[in-house]
Parts: sequence; structure tokens; C-alpha cells
Amino acid sequence: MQKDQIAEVLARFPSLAELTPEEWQEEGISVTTVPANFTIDEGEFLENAPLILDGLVRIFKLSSDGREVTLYRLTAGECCPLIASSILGETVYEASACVEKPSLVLNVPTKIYKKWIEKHQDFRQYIFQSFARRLIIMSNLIDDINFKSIRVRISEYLIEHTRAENDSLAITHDQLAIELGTAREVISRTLKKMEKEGLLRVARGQITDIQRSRLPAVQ
Amino acid sequence: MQKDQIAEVLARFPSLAELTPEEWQEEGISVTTVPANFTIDEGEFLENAPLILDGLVRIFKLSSDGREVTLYRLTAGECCPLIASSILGETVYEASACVEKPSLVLNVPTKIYKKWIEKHQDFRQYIFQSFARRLIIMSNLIDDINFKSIRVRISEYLIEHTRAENDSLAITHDQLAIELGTAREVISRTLKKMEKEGLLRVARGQITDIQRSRLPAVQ
DNA sequence: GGTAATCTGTGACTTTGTCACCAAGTTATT
DNA sequence: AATAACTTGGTGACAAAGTCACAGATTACC
Repeated sequence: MQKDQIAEVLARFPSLAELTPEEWQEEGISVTTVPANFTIDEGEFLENAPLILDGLVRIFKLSSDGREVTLYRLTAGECCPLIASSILGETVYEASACVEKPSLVLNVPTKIYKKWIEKHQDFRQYIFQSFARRLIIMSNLIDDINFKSIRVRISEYLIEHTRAENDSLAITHDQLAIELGTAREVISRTLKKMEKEGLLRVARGQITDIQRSRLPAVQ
Repeated sequence: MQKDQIAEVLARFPSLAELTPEEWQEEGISVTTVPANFTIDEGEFLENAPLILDGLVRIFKLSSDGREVTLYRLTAGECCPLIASSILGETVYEASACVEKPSLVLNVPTKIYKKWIEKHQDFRQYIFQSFARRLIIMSNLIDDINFKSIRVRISEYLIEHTRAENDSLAITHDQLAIELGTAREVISRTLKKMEKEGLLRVARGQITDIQRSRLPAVQ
């Protein structure tokens, strides 16, 4: 691992700051670019644990009736809790992964990964907090689906994915529908209504003029 | 810990079979009965990790708009992944727990719990598999909500909670609605329809004559 | 036996999801 | 540049599920 690579990793994973120069030079640690659609299948015994530096990876499972069930997606600065648990629990990886956007990944041989967790408190906390965070995110999602209207869920998504200084978001209705687990038509209709009320404007592949402060936050 | 108590624990947690007699006698390990409605609040630093021998415990969090969001429920033979992650990650417990049915619990001081995880492979695997299992259960739930009809979800619930030799289930429409995250009226109506089709019979607080083999399994 | 609490049934209405299909815009192909 | 193929978004009609309001039925408990 070269110095600039290490700096890049630390920018995304500050919890690795405690690592000594010797630890960074251990055999097998590397940064690689993984092309879109690269896939890891369920049941493989992993040699490396990936830490995502950039890109987008979907983790999924096949359900009893053959559909793919998305467990979650990983982006910059995230690790896969299921991989961590398979390494720490010494069991096979119980899911599949598919790279959705070309991704930059830090590969850490499982033995070294395990050693880092044992030795370095910051990294250990990061890993176990990832577990907890993922469980809580998923619970919130279940709750949102059950109790919040589509309108509110769209609003919250827009608020979360824009900044005050940038009031537009590049996303198609279809993508947004997948994100929120609903149908494209529902998104189109709801956005149209919101446009009529002057809360935002819709354009092909883009939502602009988002009035963050006027979007309904709760209820 | 007495011999009969240890046997009771091992019946529920076979992964603890490797423990030596000395380990069972360590200070602080105990089996206690916890009454219904006993609650642990968010943010407490836990001294003991509970392993559930019997009963029902709900783990929940307060959402941003003040509602209680149920993360999951624990029954006999289960541990709380969030507690495990807070102990292993040395952070505070990020959720609340409420005992719903009087429960029998094995309390393990956190230090000992941690030592068990380090020393005993079976227990370590059990803990990390609990994480993985919980994540997968929650994903399946999200998927079911999104893609399966109420009718199918009721059918699957009935199949899962009855045995071939017992074709009835004691549950109110309200409880079933909460389990499936829907409204009581929807359950009542759907059960009524299913009764008309001869798939089951409804009685106050009970569903009887469940024709397991005729219930739709998928779709 | 009377009263309260719990459980279930129903109609009317709203929201969300599904299906089928069209129109406009974009990209690829020749 | 003309055409085809694909993406994206729009719409109407209908189905499924959730919400609200209220009424009966059954059970529990003084």
C-alpha cells in the first residue's frame, strides 16, 4: 500500500487511523477497482473483506420463491455487516453482492481484518456500530413503510439527498420508486401534485427547485 | 449456578455446551424471572447481557417523531444482537427493551459474555449468526410487505405458527394485525373471506380448522 | 345480573399499487 | 440525416389495502 492510497482510505475510514505503517504493509491488502455488474455469489467462502471507498454495491439474497431480496446497499465509507459476521463467526457468507456502480474497494484478507478488530478499538467500534446502525436503519424502513404516506417519504428522501445550497436532485422516477419500494406511477403522480403546489419542479431525470423548508417533514 | 439450572440453559443454548464447570460458577451469572412490563431504557450502560430462556421481550426505539418502532422480539433461545454489538463495540445500548410476557433470563456479566465469545467457538458462531439471521429476517419482512398480499402473509403466518397435528391457533385479529403490521379490519375481512372459502374457521380469539395444505403458499 | 372491557363486523371513503398503453425524448445504427 | 430501439414520464381504469366511525357480540368481573 502506497502513502497516497493509505490517505485515501483514511479519508473514508478514519477508524483505521491507529494502524501502524507495518500493518499497512502486510501481504494481501490492496485497493482495487471493481467494474459494474461484478457479482459474488451466496455461499462462497471469502478470502478478503471489502471496505467500500467509493461506488455502490447491492447486497441481496434469493427468497423462497426465487425473487431477489435486497438487504441493503453499501456506499463510500461502509462495510458489509454480513461479511463481518461471517468472518467473525467463521461461517460462510449468506448473501450475494452485485456491484451497481463501478466501485473502489479496499480488500483486507480475513485474517488481517480479524486482527484489526481485535487490536484496534476504533475499528472494532466502527464495525459493531455498523451492525447496530444497519439493524436500526432497517427497522426505521419497516416503520416508514407502515406508517408514513408516500408524500412524506418522498419529501424526507429529497431533504436527505439535497443540501441547502443545491435545490435539485438528478434521479428518475423509476429509481426513486425502487429506493422507496413503490411503483413508478405512484412517484410520477405524487411529484406532479407537489409540482402543482409549487413545492418543486420535475424535469426529465431531475427534480429541481426543491423547497426544502416547505416540504412536510413528519406525518 | 446449580446443575439443574445449567441443564435448563443448555437446553435452550446448546452453543454453551463447551463451558467448563468453573466457568459456570463465575461471579454474577444468574437466572432470573422478569415480570411483564419491566423495561430497560435507551442509553443505559448494561452490566449484564441477557439470554432469553423463556418468555417474550420486545426491543424498540423511539423514532424521530416520537413513535415507538419495534425492532424485533426475542423469545426462548435468542439473544439480542444490539446488546451484543454494544458490548463488543464498547458503546451504549442504543435501544429500549420491554418484557411482554413474564420471562426467564440468563444474566451474564458483560465481561464474562465477552470472554465466552472469545474463548468458545460454538458460542461465537451462535452470536454472529444471530446478527446475520436478524438482518435477513428483517429484509424478508420488508420484502413481504412490499410484494406479498395480505392473504398470503396471513396464510404463511398460520402455516408457520401451527403444526400438522394441531389445526388451530389462539390469536385475536388485533394481535395478528400487529404481527403483520396492518390494520385489524383488514385481518377481519380477509379471514372472513377465507372462512367462506372453507380454508379455516374464525371464532373469538381463535382460528380453527386451518386447512394448512390448502392455504396459498406463494404468490 | 349488570357494567365495563374486549373482540369482531361492516360501510364508506382514501390512499396506494397494478396494468395497459401512449407520447416524448435520447441514443444507437445504418 | 433517417430510422429504429430504448428510456422516461403521463394517464385512465381498476384492485388491494388502509382509515374512520360506529355497531353488535362476547367475555370478564364486581
